Amino acid sequence: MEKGPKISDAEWEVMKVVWDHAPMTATEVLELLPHDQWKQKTVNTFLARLEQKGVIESQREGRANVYSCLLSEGECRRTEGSHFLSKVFRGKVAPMMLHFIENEELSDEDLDELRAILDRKAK
Amino acid sequence: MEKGPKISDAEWEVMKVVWDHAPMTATEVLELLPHDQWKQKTVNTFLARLEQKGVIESQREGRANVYSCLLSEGECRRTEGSHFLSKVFRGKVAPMMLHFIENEELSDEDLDELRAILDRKAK
DNA sequence: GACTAAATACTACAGTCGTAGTCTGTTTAA
DNA sequence: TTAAACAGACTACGACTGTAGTATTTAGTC
Repeated sequence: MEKGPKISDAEWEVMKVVWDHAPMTATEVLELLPHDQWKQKTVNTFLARLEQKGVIESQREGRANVYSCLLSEGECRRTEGSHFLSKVFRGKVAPMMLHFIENEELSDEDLDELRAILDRKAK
Repeated sequence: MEKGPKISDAEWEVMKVVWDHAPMTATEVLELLPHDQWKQKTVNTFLARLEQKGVIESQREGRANVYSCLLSEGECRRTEGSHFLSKVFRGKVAPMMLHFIENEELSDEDLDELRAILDRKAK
């Protein structure tokens, strides 16, 4: 089980854009983030740090760096998810699931979908 | 919806002990943590920070501080859980649940329990 | 009361995070 | 060809984290 790198809160926001649209430049990343909240230099810093961490890589194309993913969103979710599970719910899955069912808004469709998944799983 | 304070990874480890055994002293907290991994001074620092953050409070008793909780584990789980959900799963509950069902070990009893909860919820 | 042992209070310090600014080199417009 | 613009590289800096060390206060002990 290869431990992935730690991705901070703000880095996750940047990565969501990159995962959805890579390969892309730093300028394009900024355009797809909430405009009044991010500055170009800040985005650049995060992209550089994410490259250091091995989450993305860059290739020079003309005057700009073009970034691509090295780790998928799913891989990062696995790392982050199991960390969260052990930290906040002491590694116990069922209580965690119960917590979310009780505390977050779940539509009837969500509930149906989950039941279907559980049924398939139980078989 | 009052946003709770940020509790760091190591602080969560300390809080698990406090939630399970408070009211208690710093010395008692150390005794209930993995011995070779924690130093008394480190534990003291975290307790002080947690008090600053308003997660616990202390009363002097003799020469020791006795700590009690101000925020419950459940309250902190709610804060941390919704933060995690929006950060890692873009606020979408069903995909998150699916992720854990697919990626974490769930016993047959866990599955049964979850199904029962969903049924009650769906009513 | 003076000293010791225990516990707290205060201080430290390097690494990460959020948030950019400055310096440099390259592309393009005049 | 010269200067303006833009993109990247390097630097900054205070807050938060993990991990303690040092200084000080306090409770018993002789």
